[in-house]
Amino acid sequence: MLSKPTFVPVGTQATVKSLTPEELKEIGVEIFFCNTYHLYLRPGDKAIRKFGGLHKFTRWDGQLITDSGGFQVFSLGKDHNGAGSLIKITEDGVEFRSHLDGSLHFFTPEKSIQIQHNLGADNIIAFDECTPYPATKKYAQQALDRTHRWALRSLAEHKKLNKKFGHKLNLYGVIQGSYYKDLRQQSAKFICSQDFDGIAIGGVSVGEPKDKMRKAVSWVLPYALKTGKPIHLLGVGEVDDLFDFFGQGITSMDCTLPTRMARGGQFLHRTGDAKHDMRIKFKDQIMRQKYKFDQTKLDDDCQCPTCQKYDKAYIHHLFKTQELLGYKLLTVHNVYFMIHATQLIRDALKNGTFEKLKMEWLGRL
RNA sequence: CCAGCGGGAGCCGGACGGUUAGGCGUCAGUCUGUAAAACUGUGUAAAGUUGGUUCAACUCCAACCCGCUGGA
Repeated sequence: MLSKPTFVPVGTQATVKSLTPEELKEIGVEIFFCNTYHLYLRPGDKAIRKFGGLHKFTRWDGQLITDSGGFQVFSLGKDHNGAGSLIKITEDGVEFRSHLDGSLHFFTPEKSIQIQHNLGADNIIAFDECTPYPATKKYAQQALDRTHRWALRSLAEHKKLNKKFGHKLNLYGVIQGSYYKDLRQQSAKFICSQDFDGIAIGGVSVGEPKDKMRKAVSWVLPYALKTGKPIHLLGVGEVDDLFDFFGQGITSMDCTLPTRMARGGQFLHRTGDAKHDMRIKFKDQIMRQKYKFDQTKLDDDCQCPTCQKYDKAYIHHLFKTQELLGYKLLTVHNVYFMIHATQLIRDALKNGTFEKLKMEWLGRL
């Protein structure tokens, strides 16, 4: 079981880009997120099974969670630069066209669960459709009903495989329902009434305004909390989200942002303007000219391995010259920043000082 | 001294008698279950100088200036 709350960095292709498992450990990562669709394509779930599962393959002895491919129903479904949709949804499942070579693949709930059991993460996710935003109510309802049917099929397949392989994987059911209160509640009731090991909230952070996202989570949270099961918020993880959602009892959330931002030269911090101006969202760009001669740390108070040794001027130079070390140093820093903030929240929740902490960081409750 | 080639925004640079070249860089912005070390936006260059031809020249002509290469 995960400590509560936990931030989950994303390592789609069985690696948190640019970091070794040792480095993940060093900065306090307990678990990271891998992707079923990507690993199914390369190297193949059967290959990973042959290697003894994801843990042995990656040499990561912490926990892992895999996504079901449900998010790709969303992301591959979008027109990417007019490239056209790469998926087709039917009642039975989703036809994917590989983004690598265009080859056709068909995912059913059963297939997704089989792949995930082959990959062998500790936690797996039911096959769902991450509904695009905005969606008409009619479509949202249809997608939701289908996702519920898929949830039951995922659950049945999961139980079968847990028994067959002697696995003890945890399966998360996913709440959808787009931005309609009744649909969200309907979904929450349904998913929470089933025999899942954990509850996941999906279909958020898909382009909607943030206040809507908070509202949608608040609609379903009471149902999820009542189950006493772990609650994972899928695909959410800006700094303020940590406070907004962990504060309400969410167990874990995953997000690509800290690692992806790092590769674009953006680093998380809480110094200077960040303390007073929420518009900058705790982030800044290391490639700015003003950092060329800046020999200070990325963040005044940061204790991460990067900030222990390196200053902005050096990292600025690494990014300007596109040196690989730059990506690693900022990724270490950003992931640490999220883990550390989560740790502060953990302690504050325990000590009853959460509101004070949140006020300090966000300037609001 | 002669010959050839070249002279365009920070850099590179295609085309062309009249339309926004383009790339890189710069600067700004974006990213929330990773098709992402990505993406978007960002400059009214008056094109070596001076004339000429033309309705119209960066594009044609002349002279001059500068650079590179070769030759005497």
